[in-house]
Amino acid sequence: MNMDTLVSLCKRRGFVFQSSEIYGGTGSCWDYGPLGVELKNNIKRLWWRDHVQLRADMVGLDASILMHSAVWKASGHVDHFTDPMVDCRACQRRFRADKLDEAPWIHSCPAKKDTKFEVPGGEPCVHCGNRRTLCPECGKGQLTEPRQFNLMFKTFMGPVEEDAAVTYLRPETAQGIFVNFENVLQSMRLKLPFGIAQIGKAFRNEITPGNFIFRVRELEQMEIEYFVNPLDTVAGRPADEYWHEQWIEERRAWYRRYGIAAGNLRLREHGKDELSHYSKRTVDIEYRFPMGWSELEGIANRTDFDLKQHAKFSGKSLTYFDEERRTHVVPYVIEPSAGVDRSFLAFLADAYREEEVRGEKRVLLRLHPELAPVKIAVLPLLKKRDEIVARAKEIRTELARRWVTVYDDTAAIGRLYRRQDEVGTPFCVTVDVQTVGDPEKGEPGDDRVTIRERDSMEQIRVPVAELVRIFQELLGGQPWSSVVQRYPAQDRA
RNA sequence: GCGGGCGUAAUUCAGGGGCAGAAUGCCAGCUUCCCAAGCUGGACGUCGCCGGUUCGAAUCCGGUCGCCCGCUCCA
Repeated sequence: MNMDTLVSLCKRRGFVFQSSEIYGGTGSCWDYGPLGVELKNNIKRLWWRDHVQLRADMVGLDASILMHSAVWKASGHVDHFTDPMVDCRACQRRFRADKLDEAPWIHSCPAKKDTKFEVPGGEPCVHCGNRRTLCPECGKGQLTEPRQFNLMFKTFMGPVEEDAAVTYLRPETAQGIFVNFENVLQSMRLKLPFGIAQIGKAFRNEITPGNFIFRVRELEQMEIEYFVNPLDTVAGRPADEYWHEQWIEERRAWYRRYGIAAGNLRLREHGKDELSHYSKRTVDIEYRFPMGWSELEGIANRTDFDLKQHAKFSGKSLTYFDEERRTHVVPYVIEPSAGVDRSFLAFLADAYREEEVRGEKRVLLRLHPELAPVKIAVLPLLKKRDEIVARAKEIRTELARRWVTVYDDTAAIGRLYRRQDEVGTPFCVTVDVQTVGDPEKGEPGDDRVTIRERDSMEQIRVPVAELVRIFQELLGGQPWSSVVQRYPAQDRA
């Protein structure tokens, strides 16, 4: 399976379209179609339910994307990647242009017939005005023109650009949590340890976007900032280190719970030289994507860096009063930071299967039922029989009150099943002549329908009146095998 | 950003200065009592975009946008 296959399926079946496609497409932006938005919403809903609603130590937040520009100074983002950079075409090293000629350098001057002489540090050549053009490291590569490097999207708050305050589209949702730490702490009367969760868009001017929705410039994050008391010890370990481990396991288990194969997940410890400026320890959860192992989620121990920075820049006290020790502490924070789009890609890639059935290829998405965009498809076995069509539409309406349910009668039953397989619909309900009865033969209907399961293609025959209860089981976590034995099998041919 | 490859129907692709093609899919009808069945009919294209060469460009040239691969980068 390769990425092109997934991209093609996503477009053909309404999961993901390239942004602004009719204008030739916009690099690194993608739109989620009718089925894509369902899958994406399901990912976010399950994350929120499992990590916020089901836990007593978690609360949620939805901060605005635009924030005071000082936030990004405090966070350290403004000081990174805002400099003019040049690259060496030969050895590919990258330098800050304004730092390049601080030291003296050898110059071959075009204004002096290419004679070579040393230019003192800090100045361009007095004859031609050029700055250093050869790589200071390898000594032979030509340098590119300086380019402004800013990975944050700069924007203007206010209608008149010159008067407006400059700020940035947030490059991570985390800062919205840190600046609201005090608000949440006070309004919710929380005790350490506790976490604040947020799902939202973030924007990064990535140098190299690509690999479909893996690296994009507009992305959606699911982030938790889990605050712990650095003075506490849990199970013989400092609280931050204990909770870091807890969250690594919790998050890995979450991906497993919704169907990602264990062999396609691994943990990767960041090396000391690779740690971010705020991090004491970072562990990535990596997934085996079509293009190789890559980061799905990063779980960092951000220590007290962010709260301290915001306290310093805002002048506000961002501390927690430790009643027991009668002292103020700055909490440490554990940050599980997941990408919605990357999760989407991982769940999709992991679910994709091509099987051979009766000599024909069957494409299916073995999505977990809770992730599947469509839960149930109601299909008439024959569409020329009005009673069958009418009954099927009634059943769809009833089931649609609780689950995403579709009706389709535009092909023969085999094709209808395959269509649903390809978008990952876990269950099909088929209405046949027996269901509604045959007036010509004087046969009454039994008001029973077939339920067909996606992965096994097994079928059972069940009373219509029991459909809701059965799907409550099947879509509420009960395995097919526990339901199938209570009902008679339906022959397939 | 550099190097290479590629943009033709919804999808996968063929065509390579002279009528725009195939398969699959899609739509309608017939048929069919459960796994891409069959038959008949149908719709679908500014050949990515802009410009140039030419009597004539999907085809050649230049630019541009997008995608893929490699390198590089990646809070």
